[in-house]
Amino acid sequence: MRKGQKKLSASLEALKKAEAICESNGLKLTKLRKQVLNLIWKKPGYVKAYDLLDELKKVDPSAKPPTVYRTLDFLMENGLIHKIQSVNAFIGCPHPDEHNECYFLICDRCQKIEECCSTKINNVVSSTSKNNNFTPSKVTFEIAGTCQNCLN
Amino acid sequence: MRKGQKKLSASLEALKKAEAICESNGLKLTKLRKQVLNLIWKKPGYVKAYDLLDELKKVDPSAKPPTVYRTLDFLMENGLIHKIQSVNAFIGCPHPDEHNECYFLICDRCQKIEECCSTKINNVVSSTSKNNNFTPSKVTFEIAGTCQNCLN
DNA sequence: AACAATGATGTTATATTATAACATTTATAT
DNA sequence: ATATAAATGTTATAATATAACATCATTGTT
Repeated sequence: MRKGQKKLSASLEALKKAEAICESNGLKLTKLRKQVLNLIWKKPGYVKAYDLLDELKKVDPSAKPPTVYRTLDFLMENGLIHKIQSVNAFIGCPHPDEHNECYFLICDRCQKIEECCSTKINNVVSSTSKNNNFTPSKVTFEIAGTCQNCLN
Repeated sequence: MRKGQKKLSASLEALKKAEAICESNGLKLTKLRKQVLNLIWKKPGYVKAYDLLDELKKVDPSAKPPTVYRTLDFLMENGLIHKIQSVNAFIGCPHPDEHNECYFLICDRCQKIEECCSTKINNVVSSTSKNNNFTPSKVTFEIAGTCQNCLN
């Protein structure tokens, strides 16, 4: 498989899932939202909001920060993308149809992110929360470092 | 014990530890750095950089953003405070003398943060990293929600 | 003491990230 | 067709953070 191919199909896959999810939830995946979702998937690594804005401006010069942030909000609310807090950036979610507690391996060098799911986190979260009488609502778990590929 | 007392002693405790750490590492805990560390500990919950700047300006009107951010950098580098990525804010570290992988329970309502340490996280981080041939360098684990006190 | 070197702080300017508030357009349901 | 709600457009500004260079303070060396 050539470079980029996997990405391409992942992107198409993501769009299909997004359409299915919106369809079944009565949400509108508008042209703008599709464009933004595609732009996010097109980039190999994570994407910054203002880079997205620059890309968007190429096809719609009237795009402005709220255009992007509102669209990102929609995509996040519906689980189609994730915000990575430690770098203020966004990535597409490869499995928006499954709601897992996920975490992220973020490569400092190539900006690529691996999304991982593990019940272990759920366990840590729920046991700690119980111990502290804490009611959790949002988990942020991000591991920055260097990926295999960049080490070589 | 009256309200505030626990906090007060925690703050003094933190300062003592900071002094000891700097002493033994040949670092200078300058007046400015002490002031900032104290301001961080004085507040019950997490502190935003620009709120800190406002406080600082009360005693030193010439304080500016770099004043604060540089000082925060110093305190972070030396493990005396933590940055909480999901809210862009800072808290004092209660055990700067022990280097544990920690995580945080962040109350959305009162802004108080509980710092927790658990080897389970280390396990998740290292096993996942191994599985993905990933070399981790920085872990961000933050759980937002509501604390016991605010639920009542 | 004079000096160089380093580290800390001061200062100006600007970059980056994000949202509030209100106007207009588009889609949907009755 | 028309009222309603949702989406997008637009202007302005808030909030977070850093670059770059100047000055001052501390320390160690001659």
